Amino acid sequence: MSYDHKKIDAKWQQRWEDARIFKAKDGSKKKKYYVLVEFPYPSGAGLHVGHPRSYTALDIVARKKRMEGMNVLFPMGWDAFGLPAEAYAIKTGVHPSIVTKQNIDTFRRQLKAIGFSFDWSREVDTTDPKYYRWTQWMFNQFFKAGLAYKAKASINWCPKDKIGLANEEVVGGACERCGTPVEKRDKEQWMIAITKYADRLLEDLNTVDYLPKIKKQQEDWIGRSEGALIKFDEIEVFTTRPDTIDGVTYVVLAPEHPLVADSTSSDQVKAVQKYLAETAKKTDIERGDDSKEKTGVFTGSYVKNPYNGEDVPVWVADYVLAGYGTGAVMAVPQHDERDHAFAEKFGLPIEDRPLLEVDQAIKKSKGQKKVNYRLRDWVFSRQRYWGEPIPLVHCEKDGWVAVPDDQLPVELPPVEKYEPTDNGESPLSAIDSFVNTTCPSCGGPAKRETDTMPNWAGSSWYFLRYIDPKNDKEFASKAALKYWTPVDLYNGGMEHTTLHLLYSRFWHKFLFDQGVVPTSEPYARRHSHGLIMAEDGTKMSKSKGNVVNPDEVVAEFGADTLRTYILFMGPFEEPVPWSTNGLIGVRRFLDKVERLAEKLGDESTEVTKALHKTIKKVSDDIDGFRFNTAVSELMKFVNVAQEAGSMSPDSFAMFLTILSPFAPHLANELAERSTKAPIGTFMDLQPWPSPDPKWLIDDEITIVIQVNGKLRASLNVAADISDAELIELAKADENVQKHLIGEVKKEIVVKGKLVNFVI
RNA sequence: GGGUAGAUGGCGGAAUUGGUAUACGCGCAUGCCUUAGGAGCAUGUGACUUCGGUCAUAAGGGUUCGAGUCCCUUUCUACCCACCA
Repeated sequence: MSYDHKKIDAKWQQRWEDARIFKAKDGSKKKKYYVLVEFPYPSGAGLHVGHPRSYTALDIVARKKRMEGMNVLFPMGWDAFGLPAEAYAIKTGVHPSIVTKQNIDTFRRQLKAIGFSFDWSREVDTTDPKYYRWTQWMFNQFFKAGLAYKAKASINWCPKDKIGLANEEVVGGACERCGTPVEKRDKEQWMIAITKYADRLLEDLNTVDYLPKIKKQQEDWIGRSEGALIKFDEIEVFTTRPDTIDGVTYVVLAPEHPLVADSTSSDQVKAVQKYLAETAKKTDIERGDDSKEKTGVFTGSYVKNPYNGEDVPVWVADYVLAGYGTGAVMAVPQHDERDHAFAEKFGLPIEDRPLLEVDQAIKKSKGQKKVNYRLRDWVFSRQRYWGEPIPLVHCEKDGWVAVPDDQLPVELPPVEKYEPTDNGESPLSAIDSFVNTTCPSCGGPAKRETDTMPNWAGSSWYFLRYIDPKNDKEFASKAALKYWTPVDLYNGGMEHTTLHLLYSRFWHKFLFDQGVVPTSEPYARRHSHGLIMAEDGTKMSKSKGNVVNPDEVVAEFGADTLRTYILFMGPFEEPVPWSTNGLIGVRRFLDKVERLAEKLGDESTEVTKALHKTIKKVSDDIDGFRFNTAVSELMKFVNVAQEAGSMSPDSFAMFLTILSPFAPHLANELAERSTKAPIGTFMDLQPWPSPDPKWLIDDEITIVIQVNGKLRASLNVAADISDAELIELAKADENVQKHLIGEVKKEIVVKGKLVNFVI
């Protein structure tokens, strides 16, 4: 290991900061480019080696775009509300804001040590009252528009965290955070009507450039299906297969369906009640377990099939979901596997009726066409302390009233205990001075809402605040929004596709409808990165003690080695195992570059050609997110230059320019040291080079000669050789001749590539 | 159970339109050098081989002059969704 990375890293990080070269300019005439990475939750564990994967990749894009002459906004901030800080507060009594501040300081120091070109002057923190003032303001816009409503909802309740969860936060029937099986519980919750935007969230995917798998996942999550609503007497069902209605042999209600009691005949009351009690005890995991046998109970009543007038029995079964469609289905055992399994178990008839024509079946059944979505409304309440207070007041006379704009933010009051109360209410409910207030509308006594927002709230719009972070009149000025939105490139984890990414698209569309943002989509292009695994291929986790700390890597090998290795290790979108040996290999490469700087002088055509090819490939690869092959291309060039013995100072300067986004500290240092090379103060202020086309053309090329598709020779020939000449040359080759036994049936020539003789 | 993406040397991976499979890096081997280092340099490194070649991209089949790449069947892995009517 030769170069002194500690000295060089610190020197250039200081210079960048002093010269403020990464500051995005407001009101610039230049074309803008907004590069965004998902801002981290500043956990107590510090930065994980997985964080820099996303940041490094987009740092490279940001640096390249700057060098291409664009006004780049590449900001960073903190998504700092959340359970871990609160859990720590419960344990230690230390206010979450204190821990959060310490964690943010650690994260900032760690990120700076890796040399990212963030514009630190625009840092935002979702827990800062100056920030969440606007989160609350936006919530009030939802409320005033009638999209935020309070509803008694059967919610997912985590008995360990004592917190209600959105459907989206339940993973496999268990709490996403702690893995505890989720129970059902009825609770008054603030909901936001994201389902009203389902169609637009779906359709507008056509207007954005997301990775196909991201689009697909959002489409499936929104889950549009076309079908019909049909009434079997008073029971309305949703079906996607109205053409099968002639084969209906029974109707099923979800256990939570409001008509269950009315449909139950007196002799079946006991059986039905017993069944309802059993299902209420089941967790979602048990109910959702496909391998278990279906259960259900007959209500004792019958309804009429509106198509053919037949009486069919009404059953209650938990394989029907209360939250989807109408919570009731018409069962067609002949055409549906689940219905078939249920019918077989309970001895219900499986009729054999022909399929109908869809429109006629709906018409004759007096049904109506209906589009249904899988997406549910967003449960927005949390009974927690460390979140934005929902800025509403309840007045006995006027009902729910929004806190006026000039009284925002509603700040979190100090509390003594951070635990949710035993009845599941937020700890804020125990603070009388917070709860008791006056009604903004009538001035009479009123009580504040004590629920707080989920941490998806602050992250739904943070990219707008970066645009104008110090504004205290608006969340961002109209002019600044017009210039900077939409985000041109956004990268984040696949796990946020149906959470944060969907929420923030919805949130943004709502703001667009309110006329306060200029675009209907927040992000023009979205990419995602794969997880970095431990060396043994398992997930890195604190409990296994296999987490790689970027601080240690930077201290031992330097920031440039970490950055370059993280991109070299594998395709950006795929999960890759960490390898310390791979890291050492990258460090060797950077050391080679340093040695190259000492051997500037004459240059062979071979080196010039290689350089221009490298410029082309590296440029294309960065644009296409193929960072791993970009690094290998840089390595190949260094091998060529090293073998040649020397290269010209001009060429070396060009090479350093394209190396600089990957290894900015070393590239800047070597540029400064090689005084012969014509480079100014900062690499980032240099123009990105374009390859000279004349060096990209080869005048001699290698042609592969095959006989019956098998490689027999390879010839170096002039690039402009004619087919006839080439065939003649090929046939003259000794080894080819040996295999050309018998009649040549066909001669295939692929220009610039190969000749194949078929015999 | 469904969807999506995959399966290439000892390892991470490359192969842009169907056209030299294994680039680049790691590891390993031999040698050189040496202010003995996680150094540097050189050479080699898919398997088998009678040294002519032959066989190799999860397994099997197909299309083609030619298949890692396209098609079919099967197996396995990862992620996401999981009774969505």
